Amino acid sequence: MAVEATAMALLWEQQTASKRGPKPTLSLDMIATTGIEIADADGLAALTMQRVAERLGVTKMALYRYVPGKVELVALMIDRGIGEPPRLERMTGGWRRKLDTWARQMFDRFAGHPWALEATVGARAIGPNELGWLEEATAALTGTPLTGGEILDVAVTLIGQVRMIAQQAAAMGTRDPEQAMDEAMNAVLSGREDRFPALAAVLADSAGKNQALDFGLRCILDGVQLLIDRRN
Amino acid sequence: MAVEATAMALLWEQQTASKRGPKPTLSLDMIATTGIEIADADGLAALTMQRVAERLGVTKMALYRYVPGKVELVALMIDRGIGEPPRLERMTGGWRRKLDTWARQMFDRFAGHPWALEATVGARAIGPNELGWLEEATAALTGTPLTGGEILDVAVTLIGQVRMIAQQAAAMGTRDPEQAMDEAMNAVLSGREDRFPALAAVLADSAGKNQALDFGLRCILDGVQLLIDRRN
DNA sequence: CAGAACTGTGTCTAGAGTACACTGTGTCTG
DNA sequence: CAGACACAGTGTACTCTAGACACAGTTCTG
Repeated sequence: MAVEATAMALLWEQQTASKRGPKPTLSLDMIATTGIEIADADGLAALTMQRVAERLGVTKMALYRYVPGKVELVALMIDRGIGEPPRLERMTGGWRRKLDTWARQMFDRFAGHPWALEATVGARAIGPNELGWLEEATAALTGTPLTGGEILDVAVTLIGQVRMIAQQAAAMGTRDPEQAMDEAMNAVLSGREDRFPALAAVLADSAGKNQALDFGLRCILDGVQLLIDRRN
Repeated sequence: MAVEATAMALLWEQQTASKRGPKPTLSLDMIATTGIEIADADGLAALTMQRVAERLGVTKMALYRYVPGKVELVALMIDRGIGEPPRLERMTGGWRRKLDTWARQMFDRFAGHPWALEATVGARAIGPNELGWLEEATAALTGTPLTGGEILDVAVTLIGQVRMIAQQAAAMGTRDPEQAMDEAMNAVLSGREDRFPALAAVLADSAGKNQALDFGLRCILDGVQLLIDRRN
């Protein structure tokens, strides 16, 4: 919890401008943005304090005046990278349409910042934007006969689906991820069809179309709808 | 793809015993098992070649005779850690019961080896056990009116749900993960209820019971069932 | 005994983070 | 109002950890 505490402070607390001393040449925003640029371009492994500093025209030690360490920098990058949630209350349509939009927008964010997937496993600090996303989803489901716990569970399930598909897409390079996935599995399977017969048959039948996100969302939302309808 | 290729060879190809030279003191299995023990106990960050070697009573360079590098070691650990899939064909009941069991068993594996979640984001090599899990799921759905692509999508969606809940559980320490999650969110929210009103209300109403896995699985499988019933 | 296969020692490199000196800037005091 | 001073920002030099390579030494079998 120790590291998360410092990250929480950075994410949530307003930065107070210091009075005395030289003017800062950098800002948290500049540093986070630069970090995001690097991670977008070359992945999280390529994100080093050195490289962030270089791009900003300073030495890495300058960064430690703004950010306690790399973990906190990444936490900042995540919250800024995911960005503000969509404003669903302005949307027409019921909870289903809203959640569908919500999930697809989240997918787009993850697709734009694939490193955010790696960076968001395990214990970590939650930022305001991230909590904002959750707020939007819960707001969309408020008023339905679902309990509070169930509302959260729906949101979590949707996040799971979005993350999973985004992960596959990221692993397979950007274009035609499912096609690539099929090909990769076919490559492994060739010569071993007897060991994985059902999988081989299914792959032969697979169209390789990019429908996984749609399909999963539909299943989940159908399931939620069924529950809501039953309660009404 | 370069690293994955060497990992694939290690995962799939039979190791040929060498004739000449001293007897190897170690084996791939011993090394992978030791790695799993360390990661289980202290997390993936604590997994160093040094530490694996120490526990085996050798220097780290000895390991490089068996494993090309750390990436490949982790790939081995994943496949061994996830282990063999459950044998669903022996089960009574239809596809739904089978998939439910499949998902819950997968959850148990991830719960036992939380580091496997971190280690399975991004491009990586797929091992025989992992493919075996996919085989079981597809076999369970073969015979339903779903297309090949849809069958794979169902499996992927389930994996997403399992991973998501396992991730939350891992992040929150083992016992009562959802309770802990609620508490953590409440802590962040306190004093900011005006900014996240729906979330605050929902949290106040949340029972904190560990039902997220059940709930999500039910939604997903309900959705799949709806689709199957419609086609019949 | 020759050659191949294991293992250990020493070394290199990258990257996170610390210690500390130096420099600039506002505030406080005589 | 001028100078001292405290404090903030930045840079240089260093430590520490960890993965990986080179190569010497050792062991075993054909």
